[in-house]
Amino acid sequence: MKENLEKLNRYIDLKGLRHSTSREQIAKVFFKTQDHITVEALLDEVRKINAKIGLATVYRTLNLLQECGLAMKRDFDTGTVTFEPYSDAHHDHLICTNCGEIIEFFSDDLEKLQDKIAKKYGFVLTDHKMELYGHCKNCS
Amino acid sequence: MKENLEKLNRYIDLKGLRHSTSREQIAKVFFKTQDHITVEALLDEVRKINAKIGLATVYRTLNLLQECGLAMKRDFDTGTVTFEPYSDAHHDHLICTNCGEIIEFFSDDLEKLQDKIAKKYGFVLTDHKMELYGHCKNCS
DNA sequence: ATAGATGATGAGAATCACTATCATTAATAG
DNA sequence: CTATTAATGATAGTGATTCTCATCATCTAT
Ligand SMILES: [Mn+2]
Ligand SMILES: [Mn+2]
Ligand SMILES: [Zn+2]
Ligand SMILES: [Zn+2]
Repeated sequence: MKENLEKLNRYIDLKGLRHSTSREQIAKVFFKTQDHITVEALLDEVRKINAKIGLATVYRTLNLLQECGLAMKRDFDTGTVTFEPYSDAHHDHLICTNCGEIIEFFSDDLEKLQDKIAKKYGFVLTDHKMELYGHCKNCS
Repeated sequence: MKENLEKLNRYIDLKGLRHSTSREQIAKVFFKTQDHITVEALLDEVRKINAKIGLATVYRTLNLLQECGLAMKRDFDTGTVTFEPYSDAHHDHLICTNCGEIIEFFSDDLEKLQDKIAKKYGFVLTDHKMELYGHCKNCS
């Protein structure tokens, strides 16, 4: 959270951007959020702090945060995309197509296997997306 | 190709739908396409056969094809979604973020590992999405 | 601290992909 | 062949995101 803000500010300096209050308010609220949040939901949260903030600025800030690796866009085929704070701790997702539950996981074996596959085809990996869809314990 | 059309016709009968020419023309062109095609590109192709076909019908047909497992929607973060014919032979993708090349692959190890992960969290899998982003042989 | 330059903002228009509507056309059952 | 009604194509509508632009706020250099 504190580190996230610092990283953002470093990026802002690096790019010669300005330190605006709206942007910082949005970023702070976003970093505090727990799981995957929609843009509308984030706007609602932010407006509890500052009612004047506009939707466009939320989008602009999320795009900036993505650029510097502090936000990750997620599209789980639920009809609405979400964002989550991202601090270089990669993880993948299990998604219940019945109740919508989302479980985050990390598998070292999976990461290794990916590298192996990439190598086979001469690829150098920069990122990946792994989404497992099915029914959770409750729903099956 | 022939099997695909037959499967589609069986599905149409099953659902009590009608056998329309537009739909069949669209499906035929789609099944003939090689790689991942955009909706606009598919419409262009289809109109070479039948200039009167509308965009909505292409969407309707693609949705129907998805329903019966004959088409798969793909969103590789390139800005435009694509579709590909799909005949129960699952595969995943390597995507070059530089030149856009897409390599399809299938890994038995990967499928097994997914089941293992799912089991760990009590999930029963129905589907999954694995996209590896990076730079291809040429671009790196 | 002040003033000037310009980046950032918020409101709303514009765009893009996709879906809904609806009058017309065409497939099917009798 | 006719009646029924699903399917079509044109287009309006929708939702998400970006763009435009006048105004505001931040930063830099006095
Ligand atoms: Mn997550
Ligand atoms: Mn493919
Ligand atoms: Zn569930
Ligand atoms: Zn490449």
